[in-house]
Amino acid sequence: MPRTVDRDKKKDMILQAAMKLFAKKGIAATKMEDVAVAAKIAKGTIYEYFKSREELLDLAFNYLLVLVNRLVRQRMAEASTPEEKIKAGFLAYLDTAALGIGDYLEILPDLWSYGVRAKDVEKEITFDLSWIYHQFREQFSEAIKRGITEGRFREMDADAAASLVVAAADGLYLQWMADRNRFELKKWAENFIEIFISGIIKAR
Amino acid sequence: MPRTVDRDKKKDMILQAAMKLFAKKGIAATKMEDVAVAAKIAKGTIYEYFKSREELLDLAFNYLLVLVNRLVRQRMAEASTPEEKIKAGFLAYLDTAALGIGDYLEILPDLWSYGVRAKDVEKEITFDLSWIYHQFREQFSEAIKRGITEGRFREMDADAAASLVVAAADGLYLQWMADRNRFELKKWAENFIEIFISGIIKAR
Amino acid sequence: MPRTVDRDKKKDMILQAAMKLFAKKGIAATKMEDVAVAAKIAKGTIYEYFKSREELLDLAFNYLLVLVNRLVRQRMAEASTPEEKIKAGFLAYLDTAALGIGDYLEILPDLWSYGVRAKDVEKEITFDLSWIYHQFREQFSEAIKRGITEGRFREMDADAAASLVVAAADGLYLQWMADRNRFELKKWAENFIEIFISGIIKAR
Amino acid sequence: MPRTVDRDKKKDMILQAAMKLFAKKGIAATKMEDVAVAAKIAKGTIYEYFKSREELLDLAFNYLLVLVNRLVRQRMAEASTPEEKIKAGFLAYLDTAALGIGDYLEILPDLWSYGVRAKDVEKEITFDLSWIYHQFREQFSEAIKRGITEGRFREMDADAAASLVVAAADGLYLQWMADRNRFELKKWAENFIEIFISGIIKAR
DNA sequence: GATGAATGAGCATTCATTCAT
DNA sequence: GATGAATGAATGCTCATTCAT
Repeated sequence: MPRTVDRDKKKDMILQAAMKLFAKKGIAATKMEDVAVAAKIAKGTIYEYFKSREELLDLAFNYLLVLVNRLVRQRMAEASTPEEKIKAGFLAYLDTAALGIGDYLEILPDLWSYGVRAKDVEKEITFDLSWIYHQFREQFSEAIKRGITEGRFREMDADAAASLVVAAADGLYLQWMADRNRFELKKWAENFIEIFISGIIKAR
Repeated sequence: MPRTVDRDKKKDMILQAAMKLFAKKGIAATKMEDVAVAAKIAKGTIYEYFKSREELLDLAFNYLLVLVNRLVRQRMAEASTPEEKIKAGFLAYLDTAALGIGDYLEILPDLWSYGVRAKDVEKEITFDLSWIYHQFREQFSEAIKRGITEGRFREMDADAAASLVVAAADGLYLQWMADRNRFELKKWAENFIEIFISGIIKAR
Repeated sequence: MPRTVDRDKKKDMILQAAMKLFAKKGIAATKMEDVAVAAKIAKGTIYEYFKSREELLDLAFNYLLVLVNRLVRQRMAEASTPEEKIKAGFLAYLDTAALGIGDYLEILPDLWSYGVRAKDVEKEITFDLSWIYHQFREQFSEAIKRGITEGRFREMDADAAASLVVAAADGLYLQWMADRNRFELKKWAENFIEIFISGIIKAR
Repeated sequence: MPRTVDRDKKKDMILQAAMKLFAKKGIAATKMEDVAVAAKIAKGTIYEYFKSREELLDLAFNYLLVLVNRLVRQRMAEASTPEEKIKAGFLAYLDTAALGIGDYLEILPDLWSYGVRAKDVEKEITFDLSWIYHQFREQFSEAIKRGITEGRFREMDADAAASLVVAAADGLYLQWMADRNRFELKKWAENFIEIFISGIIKAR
């Protein structure tokens, strides 16, 4: 199936070219023509690989989220104690380098905007932000619950605490995007971990 | 004597009609015509009050942020101890009821998307997300610094901690928007406060 | 009838404000609003004095032409010999100072453009460029015919020669408008007279 | 292999369809839609060939002037004596048949109107009426100067005389446009030549 | 008479999508 | 499969005109 492989490779190439533009100019300002130019193909060719602009967006959003999700899962699996799991998951969420999404990051607000509304059943939309956040929360919730069970964390609403981890990650991303110069993502991320763990850990 | 109109009041009315649509359908999908219909005026009339769609957006974004900023400031000023200030500010940030922005909330992702990019000097753009976040952080940073000075909080990077409060608020908003049904904003917000304060407070 | 006088005075004032704008910016670029501002009245007020933009244009064009026509007639009447009549008429045609149309001159091309087409019988258009040129030609034609009869000019098609005088005047105006700096209207106008008269005079 | 089209040919076709409309209805009254219909293409297609309405106008004006200029130059070059050069140039200027611009002629007043104002440096305007008239005058001025040098014409301001030739041509065009029926362009043009040459020639 | 707020038909332009080659 | 010319629905914005006060 070499044909298929080539096709997939090309599709990916277009998608990534598109994502770079989406990130740089925003979705609203990115025209199919721009994507074609960036991908060094003809405008019409995009439609050989994507049914519509809508689908291109949908896939771009999923691309990002799948990457994040996969890395978070993996890093959390590799860690052993609940604290370390949380820390690993959180940092993975923000690890644009490992994710290779440094160039795509600014898509996030558009993704959120899209996700907050996408409910059209008519159009075949795969994208479901509420489900995605549910997933993320569950990951962290599990670790937290384990920490409680093991007596390392104090009693608390694990889901609420988990939502916090995700919230913090998104929120820090946002501030970073708003001002990459002044904002030190890494440092403040670690700061969060420190505070969060201190906040939930059982005072000895 | 010509027809007399309270232009400010009418401008506000249009703006709010527009914001409701922006929130419901997203900015990209909201046409000037839609706004006109919602505001029960003719399309051209919008332009009597707003120079362009761009300005309407700009004002909508500012409207939201000004409200939030004002309430946060006020509530923090009313609180006395650093802990209470932080709590008050954070809850104010999320208090859509007090802010009267329940209907407009979903504009936020578009606002973020816009703010992450808006750097055109040509167009008269007032909107500056980085400055806004700087403001928010400063509010909380001050309270935290005071807490440290007073010996209530442990030593830490106050700015980093402040950015966390803001990040958590935005992030929780986002999850709430993604799934208003399953997500209990209020409860989880209080949960954050509890954890955050526990995390920064000086162990006795 | 002081009321009527006032009305006419105001109408004239608006008309002249309009003409100044027409000249400066061109008819296409001059909005009713601009006229109102220039005339220091409200937009709606224009319509108290002019049925429509169309009428305003029509009157502006006529204003110019009536002035020219009147002055040409008068100056030609005052001159005695055919040569002097021609010279006087031609110079009168170009005498923007005496006409007080220095500021309005640039309307001409728009007037021509309008006149070349205005044939709509539906709209009540007074303006008839072909008739106007007919008039002008007749003035000069008469003088020329007299010159021929008197034996001062050689035999020739007087109408053709007359059309020439008018053509030269318009053409010189045009070149002047195109480049007021480099083009010396007065000097070249006199040059025309000299050549034209030399060209039609009977060799002794 | 994609659809192949001779873009230059098609561009020309659109331009000519547009010019015919500009001539018939005037520039102000000619909408892009009209042009599309006349050219039997879709509205959007125009923009594949012209950046904007502005550019279409600009090119239409240049089209006309380039044709005239070329023919004038050529015919003058072919003539030998100064008298003949002047005559040839003047008649070429008015030879709508040879120029193939009979249908486009009425654009001239709009062209003039545009040219009298176009000074915006912002927009890329190629069109410069003052330069164009300068060119035309120079052509005739040269011939006249030669005639003077050769002793055929009397001493005179050659530039002034040259401007006269151009002025007469434009002016006659104008009267012709105003009333094609009553006005015999050709005949009166020849009449001009006769008078003009008589007026500048050295009495023997 | 005068005002200026309101209107909405009208227009230039854009851009996702189609489809002949 | 690939191309890019062509399409036309859609949209932001303008502006002459109306009309309530």
